[in-house]
Amino acid sequence: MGRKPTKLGYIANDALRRRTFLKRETSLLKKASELSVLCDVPACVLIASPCDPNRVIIWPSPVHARNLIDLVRRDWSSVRGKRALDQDAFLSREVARLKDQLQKVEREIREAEAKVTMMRYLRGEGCADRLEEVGFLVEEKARAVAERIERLNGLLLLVAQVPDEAFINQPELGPNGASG
Amino acid sequence: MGRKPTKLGYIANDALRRRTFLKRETSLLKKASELSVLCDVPACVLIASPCDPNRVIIWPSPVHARNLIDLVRRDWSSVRGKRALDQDAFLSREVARLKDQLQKVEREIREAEAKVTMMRYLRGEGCADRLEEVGFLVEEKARAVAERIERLNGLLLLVAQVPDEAFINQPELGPNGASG
DNA sequence: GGCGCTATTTATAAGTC
DNA sequence: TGACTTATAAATAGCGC
Repeated sequence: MGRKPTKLGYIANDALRRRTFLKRETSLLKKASELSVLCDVPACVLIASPCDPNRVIIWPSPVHARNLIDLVRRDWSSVRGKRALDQDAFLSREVARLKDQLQKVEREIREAEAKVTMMRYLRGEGCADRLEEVGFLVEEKARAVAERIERLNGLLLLVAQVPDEAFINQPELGPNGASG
Repeated sequence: MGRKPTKLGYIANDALRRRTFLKRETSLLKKASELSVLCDVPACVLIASPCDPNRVIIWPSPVHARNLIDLVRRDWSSVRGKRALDQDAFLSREVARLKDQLQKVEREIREAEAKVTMMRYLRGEGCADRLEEVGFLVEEKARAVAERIERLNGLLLLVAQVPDEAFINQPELGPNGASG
């Protein structure tokens, strides 16, 4: 939200990253607060301190956070991951839906391509001044779509990051886990 | 952000509150995700499920949350629990597949773009009356594709944010509800 | 009654000092 | 460099199907 569309990626510049962190941290907590108030649901945000790996930013307060965290613990110990499995199942369904959407997009594109090809056949039959005009319009559309795809790729990176195992430092999870 | 300035207070109307919760939960998690990516800091959001007091919405995933929670809990006591990474690994592969499909779509679009460019090349050679008509069709297709992609955008965000599936399928908001 | 749309408000990337 | 300002992107409240 600003002078340029948000590009999703690590901000290498230190000063810029720091500034962005402060701004976004603030508004993130504000949003969490609003959600809590508007819907009357307990919420908690934990952020690893960017400067001290052993510190965690806890919102709204360690005491409040504890209630939720205890709830999470109970969830873990009682259902033993079943809940998580449910979540993953949901994710899988979403992924399946995404695939469907992609198929549709591909079909649309093929049809568009077919139309363009048809135009090629018409080239010997006469021509209107409009051709260039219309062609340009289509070209712009295609370019816009290409840009969308580019952004999509960024989002997919986001998605891919969720299961990032590099972030997981749990020695206890090793026995027959997925890591090679 | 909307037709009226946000008034901070409990939303008594059930349907409205539910809707607001979903919208804001989504964007809150998205914001958290962005902060994580942009600044490369682990972050975690916990939200008590509005419909089930014993459930907690955990973002980005129980596994990731644990790292932060464990860090926090070091101040309180020790805890253990485990979760298989298999599901995450599976999702990782699914995401990779999705990425591949996207690449494909991208290629298709580039090809279509090339065809359009060719169209422009034909401008001096002759044209049929139907040409304008067909060109319009192509434009419409392109527009449709752009819209599909837009939709995909939203879906991907959904996936990235791992919304709480339990709440999404809830007909009722729960014990907090007040009629109005 | 959930879903998508649109008018507006909010968040923020840059720019300024 | 950090506090303010500005130009824009993003979020979203209320509405219609």
